[in-house]
Amino acid sequence: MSTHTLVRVIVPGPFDEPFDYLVEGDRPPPGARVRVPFGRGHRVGVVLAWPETAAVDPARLRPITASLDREAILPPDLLALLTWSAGYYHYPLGEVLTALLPAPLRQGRSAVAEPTEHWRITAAGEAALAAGLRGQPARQRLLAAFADAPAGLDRTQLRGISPNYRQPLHALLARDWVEPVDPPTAATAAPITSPPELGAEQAAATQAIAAAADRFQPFLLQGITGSGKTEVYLGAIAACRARGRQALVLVPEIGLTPQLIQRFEARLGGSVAVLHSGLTDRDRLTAWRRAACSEAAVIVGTRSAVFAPLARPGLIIVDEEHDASLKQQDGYRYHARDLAVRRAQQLDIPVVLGSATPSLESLANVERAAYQRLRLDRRAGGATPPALELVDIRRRRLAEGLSAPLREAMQQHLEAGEQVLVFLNRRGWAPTLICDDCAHVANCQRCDARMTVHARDNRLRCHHCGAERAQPTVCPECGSTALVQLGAGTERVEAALQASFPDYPTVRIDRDSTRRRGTLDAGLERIRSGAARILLGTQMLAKGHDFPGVTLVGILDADRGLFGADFRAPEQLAQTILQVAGRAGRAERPGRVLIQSRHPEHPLLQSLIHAGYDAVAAQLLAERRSAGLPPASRMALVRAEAPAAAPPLELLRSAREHLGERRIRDLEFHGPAPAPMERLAGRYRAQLGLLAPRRAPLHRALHELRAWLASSRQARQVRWSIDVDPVEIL
DNA sequence: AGCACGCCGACT
DNA sequence: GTCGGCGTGCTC
Repeated sequence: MSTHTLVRVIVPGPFDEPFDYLVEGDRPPPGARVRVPFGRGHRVGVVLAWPETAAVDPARLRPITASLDREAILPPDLLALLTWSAGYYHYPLGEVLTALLPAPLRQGRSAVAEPTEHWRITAAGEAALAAGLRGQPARQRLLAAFADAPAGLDRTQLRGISPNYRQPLHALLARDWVEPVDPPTAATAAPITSPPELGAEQAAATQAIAAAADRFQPFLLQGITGSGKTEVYLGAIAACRARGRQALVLVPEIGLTPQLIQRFEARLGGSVAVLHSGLTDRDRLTAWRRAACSEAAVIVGTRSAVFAPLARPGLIIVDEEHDASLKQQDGYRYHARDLAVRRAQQLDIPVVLGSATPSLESLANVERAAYQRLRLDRRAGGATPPALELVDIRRRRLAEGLSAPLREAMQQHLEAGEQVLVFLNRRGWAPTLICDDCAHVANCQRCDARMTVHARDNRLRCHHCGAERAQPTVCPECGSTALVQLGAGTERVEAALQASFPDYPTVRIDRDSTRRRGTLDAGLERIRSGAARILLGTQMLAKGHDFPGVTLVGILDADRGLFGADFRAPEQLAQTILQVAGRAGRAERPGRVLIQSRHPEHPLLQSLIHAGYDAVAAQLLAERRSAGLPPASRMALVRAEAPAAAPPLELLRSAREHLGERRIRDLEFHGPAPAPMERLAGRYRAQLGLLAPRRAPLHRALHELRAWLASSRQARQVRWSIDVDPVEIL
């Protein structure tokens, strides 16, 4: 008689609960993958637990087909994070598993790391490079990269240098210009550059983090731009590493630049694994395995890296913790910062949230002493922070979005040999095309939005759904040819700057200008080298890049966000202004920041320029408290969308009514109401806000709601989703 | 998610 | 008289 034991398995798919299976012989441990029969087919799932008794009738149990891992590939803390977050975000357990497991592992590929191949340059290679490789640009580039990396390079890094690295690599190997080398590991990697002398604040912050090494302690590292937060990170990572532990570093999408990776690698001597959405499946799996077997001492990645397996976790860092890109905006809507804190708590290790402009959530946590604040108020090298000034643009003629005071200031700074940054968070030529005769506006057919004129190819584009069409030459309504392009985007401002300052080359950085590979780097290089003097761009240049030559910043429209429907808009506006302003100034000459506004008397702008971010944050926090909004309360948004306007609203009305009958204490409703932009890509959207002073009632409500939605006939016509702790109110 | 089962329109 | 529409329900 054979004895059977049970395993409880998470199966990928829209399942809230795990499934129980029989195992003959050795039970695979929690965290190991198993192949299981499922319905008619088979799936690769992950063992969650070893239950004593089955959750269903034992007659229904089937045996697993195969055990894929001898040991756990998801460490216990990740398994715990997975189940906890599925509950917290009210998202199916099986979908959360899909989100965090690399595709090859979901398909059953081996999780055991193959030794990574590394190569380094030889003396013959150095000589060949010095002599120059004429007519072999690909080999030349690769060899030059090897010369810059004494610790050697692996396939992932080579792919980053050139996607077609294989042929030239083989050519270099055949000539013995490069040779295989053992990959650097956490133990062998030696730093290449040594740390700079830390300032007093930096040293104190680094020490405070290192002193908390063996317990859960969240830190808010609040450091103004230029104060050297990264050096504190590096110092804390070095201390963590000296104890044989790994560090996990999360950065916003846009902040994960090659420069940042290079800086980390140079200081930590390789042994850095990088995880982001642009990786191939193969490279992602490699990085994942290197983290899991502690070959990587540091894992740097965007939000999904919060799920990286860590063999020897010692420290988690979240850079730019206020950044909205840390929150996933569709599907499994998790917040990487919040999960990072949760994970650190489970692991009993410190977590550092860094920002020059912390979120109100984190500041509230400092106030209630849940987080310890570390401040860096001094800029490195004694530079003074830039001075902020408002430019009243009411009744002022703007030439293509630029006021006279801004132009004059630009002229001065350019003549003094300095660089100028112009910020405008609106790409394209003009945001509106209007008929001068009948006032007809070119709207998107599928969204409640205007089409933006793009001059480059004379087309109209919708920035919300991506629709595009040719720019009409006559009004489709009345046939008039008097079509007016209203307002200015970056394309138009670029043309105006080139016309006004013909002697000073301009670089434009936005999604359109950087679409082609390498153009972003080329543009940034022209700024860094000083070849370009005027830098113009959107959000893209507000983060992750430093422009030490810039001493003047012009912010063209600070007003969007002052009166928005989204209660987070003012907070985000203040953060954006300061992030952009932080690009200006250096030791010898303080920077100047001119903010154009039609509402210069607005309290937010006033307190931002006169009292600074802390005062603005305190004020906004007080407003949130009196309005009962997060972080003073807990919030979730129920979103619904359908091809017609009525069904989403009706569904949410019924949902509210149903929840109302449950009489959940302290639960408050906002709406339902159509989303601020109701129609997007041909679908009508509505939302219902749920607010509660504490987490428990909110989560009870969401639990009820999900059960109700799953069984409601009404809900079948409508696509719905639950967004816990929303950061964007659409 | 897949993939069955299950009752109502246009075709060999 | 069938082939197939996608509504509904289930997967240990």
